Amino acid sequence: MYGMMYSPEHHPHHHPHHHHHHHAHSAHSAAKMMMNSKPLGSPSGQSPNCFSGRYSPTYRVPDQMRDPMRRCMTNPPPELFGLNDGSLLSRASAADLVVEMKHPAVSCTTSLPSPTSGGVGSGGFHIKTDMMYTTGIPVSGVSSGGSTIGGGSLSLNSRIHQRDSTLLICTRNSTDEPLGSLISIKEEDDKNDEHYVLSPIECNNVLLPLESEGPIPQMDHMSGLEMLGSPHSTGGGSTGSAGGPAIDPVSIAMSATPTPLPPSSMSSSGVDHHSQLAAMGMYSHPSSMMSPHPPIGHHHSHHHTTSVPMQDVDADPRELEAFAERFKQRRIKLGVTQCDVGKALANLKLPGVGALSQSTICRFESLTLSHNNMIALKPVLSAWLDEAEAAKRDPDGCHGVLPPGEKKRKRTSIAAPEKRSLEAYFAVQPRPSGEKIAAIAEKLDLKKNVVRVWFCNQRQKQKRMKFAAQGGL
DNA sequence: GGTATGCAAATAAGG
DNA sequence: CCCTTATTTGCATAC
Repeated sequence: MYGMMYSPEHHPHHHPHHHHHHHAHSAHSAAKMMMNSKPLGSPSGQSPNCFSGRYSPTYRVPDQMRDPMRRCMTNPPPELFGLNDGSLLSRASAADLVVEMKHPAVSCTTSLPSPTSGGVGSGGFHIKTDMMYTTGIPVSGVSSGGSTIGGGSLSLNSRIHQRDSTLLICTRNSTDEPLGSLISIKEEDDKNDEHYVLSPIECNNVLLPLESEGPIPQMDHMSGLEMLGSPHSTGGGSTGSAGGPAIDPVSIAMSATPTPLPPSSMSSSGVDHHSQLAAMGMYSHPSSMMSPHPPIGHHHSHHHTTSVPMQDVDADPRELEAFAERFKQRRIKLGVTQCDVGKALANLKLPGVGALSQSTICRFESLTLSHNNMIALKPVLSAWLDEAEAAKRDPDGCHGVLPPGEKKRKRTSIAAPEKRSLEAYFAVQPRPSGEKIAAIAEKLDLKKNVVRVWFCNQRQKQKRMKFAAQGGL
């Protein structure tokens, strides 16, 4: 699974130049994409391992993938628990804590204790296949029998209230965030929805996304260090995004053109399209990337009668592919960067739609997202594009007036030392109680929810690894 | 300085 | 509320 994304450029055969991109270690993509299977979407589930098809330029075979199993998993976490490294230290601390909590420290051992998982999930781990968009081939078949699914979830919608806090531990990120964001805000733990604070909008027609959001005084309390984030303010300036034009498409808010359907639709959409096209993987014209290929004829309307409720057109892989390409071209023509687009999405104020990172926009353009995800994002990006072009053409309109909407999801970066400690704790006790988690959180100066989620994710990772190990060989 | 990616947080959903 | 499974999406960083 993983693989498939296709990238625009890869040339089928020869690489003209040797780019051997990555250096060695990048493990490569197996990552996320791999596993997803999509519940409904057409994306097929092809299970077959890799596909033969296109790889991204960077393609390399990951080692991981070789196993059948693995492919399903997300990435193989390379280092497991890094026991090695600091483990001694960490261990020590872990031990302390453990003691405190209850058990005498055990020997931690290096290997992961097998989870006692027993109970839990052991059921199964289904692996599903994944599907990223991949050009090719989405097949309908498999749906995953898995669990959930159903809803598909598009996160787009759902995220409406959810946001919680997060703090940035050490990050310094630079690129995307405007700065205001750094903060984390939020009070305590979990849940609550606080919305992130939004910056006051400044100008209306401003072109840029919220760039300079001011520092919002809001952060309630962060305990301590939470924000070390870097301010890096960009100078407030407008950052110019693109060079220039005065108008900027970015930041447009929605005025008219409600094109979009709220994500709601997505949910359903996943289901149907099993498209016929699915099977064709052929269209990837690597070479033709640039040319907007005409919509390849098909347009099969939606008459699928019974099934297929809505827009299956959108679900059509070819349509998506064409849209992504068109989107990219027009974005460039507008002189807007991926980062700008992501930030500007919040200004659209579509319900449930907040800003997105440059990464996501990039992936959308390169079709490196799951099919369902592509479908979910398409209307949003389409709405932005319409607005942006409308604004460009008619600067006077009331574009851009609205205040920015939701903020994008923030991701905490756990620093290496903290990570090592967590790994050490995990080795001792993979499933700590709420209290233990709280204790660990306090000790590491992380939010409890962050720690809890870390353990959950670690368990998932461990399970994958285990599975891979076993299956793989 | 924009873009592509690895890795993994955060979320969605059903228990 | 927390867990698990599946998936989305962002930080960081390599091109």
